[in-house]
Parts: sequence; C-alpha cells; structure tokens
Amino acid sequence: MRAKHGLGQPWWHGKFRGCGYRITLGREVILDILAKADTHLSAEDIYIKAHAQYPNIGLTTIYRTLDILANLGLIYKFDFGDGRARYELTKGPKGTHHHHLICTGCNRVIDYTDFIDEEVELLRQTEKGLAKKYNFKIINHLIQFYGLCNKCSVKR
Amino acid sequence: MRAKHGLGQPWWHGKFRGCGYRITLGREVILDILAKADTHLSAEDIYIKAHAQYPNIGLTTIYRTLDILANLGLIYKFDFGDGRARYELTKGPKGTHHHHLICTGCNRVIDYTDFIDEEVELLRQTEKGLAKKYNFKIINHLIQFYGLCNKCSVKR
DNA sequence: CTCCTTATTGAAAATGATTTTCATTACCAT
DNA sequence: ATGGTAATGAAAATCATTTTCAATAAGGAG
Repeated sequence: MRAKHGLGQPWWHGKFRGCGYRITLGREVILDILAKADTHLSAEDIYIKAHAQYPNIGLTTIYRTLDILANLGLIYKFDFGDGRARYELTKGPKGTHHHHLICTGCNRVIDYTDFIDEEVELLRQTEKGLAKKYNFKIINHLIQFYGLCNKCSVKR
Repeated sequence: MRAKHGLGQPWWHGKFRGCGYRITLGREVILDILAKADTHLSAEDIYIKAHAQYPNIGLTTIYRTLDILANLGLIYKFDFGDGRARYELTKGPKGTHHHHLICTGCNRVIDYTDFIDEEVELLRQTEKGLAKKYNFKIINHLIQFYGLCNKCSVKR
C-alpha cells in the first residue's frame, strides 16, 4: 500500500485534500489498484481486488470514489459497449496518452499510442476551431476505433 | 408513413429483406421516426413518438429493432454519458458525416461537420496503420469532444 | 388467394449496473 | 483529545435494457 511517488505523500493527496475530500483507507486502496492496473477495470473488477486487500470495503464506496476521481479529472471513464463502465488513471504509470481499438467481436481492447502525435496535433487544431465557433470550453476528447481482431475476423 | 425515396420501396427494405428480416408496421414506424429526427433519440424518445402513431407498439420492439439496425450498420448507437443510449441513422436525411461536441454540464450535444474532412483523412491513415500493426479489420470510429458550453461555463 | 412455417410481437418478469437512503463510523482541523 | 462533518456499508431503490413465453402476422409455396 502507500504507493508513494518518490518521497512524501502519494501524488493525489494534494488535489484530493484541496477539494475538501478526506483521505481514507478505502480510497488509498482504490487508487493503488488503479495505479497498478495494466488493463481497463470495471467497478466490479476494482471491488474484487480491493476486497482482497480490505475486506470491509463495499461496492458502493468503489462507485462513489470513482465518481469523485472522474470529476476531479484523475481518471477517465470509458464505455466500450459491454454495458459496464471502465476506468483508467488519467496519467498512467507510464503517463502515456493513448486511444483505444475495440474488437466488437470479443470486446478486446487494445491501447495504442502510434500515430498519437499526429492525431493530437489535429485534435488541438480542431479543438481550437470548435471552441471558437461554438463558444465551447473543450476539456477532453475521446477517440475509439471499432472493428474485428484477427481471431474474430476469421471466425466470422 | 411509407417514407419513400423517390419511387419504389423505402431504401432500407432491400438490406432488411436480404438479411431475412421481415418488414413490419412497427419497424416502418421506427425507421420513419429515425429518418425524420433532427436530434439524437433514446429508445424511450423513439417509443413515445412511435406510440403516438401506432399505440400498440411495445418498448421491447423498439429495443429489438434498434439492435438489428445497429448490427446492420444502418444506425449508430452512442453513449453521451447520461446513462441511456442514443441512436442516429448512419446516413442522415442530409447524409452528412459528423462528430459530436458534448457539454458535460448540461449534456447538450452539438453535431459539427467542421474540420470533418481533415479528421476523416487523418483517421483513414491511422486506420490503415493500425489495421496493419494490430491485424485489425477496422469498421468504424468514434470521435467526441467533451467540455462546457458557454452557459455552463459561466454558471460554474 | 390460402396455408404453413417461422419471424415478430407485447406484456410481464428478470437482469444487472449504478444510486440512494440512513444510521454508524472515522477523518482531521482546532 | 474532540467535535463537526465527510465517508462508509448494507440494504433497498432505480432504471435502462433483456429475456421469457404464448399469441400473432409476414410472406413464400402451392
């Protein structure tokens, strides 16, 4: 536990406290799990893992904490089309911005970072244009590609 | 009703029949509503409208038909983050491909077509690269921008 | 046009993810 | 150390979407 960032307090304590939220064991466990995750976890996935470390935690707390984290912009909430939300730290362990490639056959999700630079550059320009034209303050974007992975492609 | 496409049968009858689906009154009503819609309708929105024209229709039929339509690629299914799916004809009345700008404050959704050409061109290239690298057959893409509209921006 | 197979339908019940309620517990500023 | 208040868990409530099942209706064959 206590996933520290070098020395001192975990990186998120500051932002958390600054917004009037308290640091609790449950929240530490949840953030720890998110930080270590290498895939996109659902609320229940997180619950299972958290429960192993801290059996008293309830699913309700998972949902509440994820909601706060998403509002603070510390995590992204995704819908990959399978009826349950998935969560991911905004700045992953590697801090790499990525987009998703989703197989509609088996629901596999591939993170890719290729071409990201060109995409991001175009997005930046698009954002600027849209912000001006529609008087919108753009905060975030979502890009996903849907298709069939090689296995599902053959299977069909 | 009977939204014809010039002369002859409605444009979707062919694809529908070709896949072994039957043409029913309920389905005609639903497609008619989608074709006339100028916003992104939820299943319930469609149900309300359909029910006005054809009171016997059930919500179940709406869901089932939307599912078929999405599988046939005749409609897109979107998640704008408010807990209910929204549907839109793949080829709208104007046939314009567009992306979405979503206000996280009030859930308003703006369709935009600006910069679409550049976006689509970049996506095409990205798709090609991804398809090769990950051995994926890419069928579709999703691009959404999230932010605050001017009203919500001020309100906060 | 009539018959027959089979897809489709509506109503009601089931499902399953997420929220809410509420009494209890535990941060943490003072 | 302690009081005010945010946070918690359990259980119940919501709510969109699915499933079940018996009844109905497309639409091809004859």
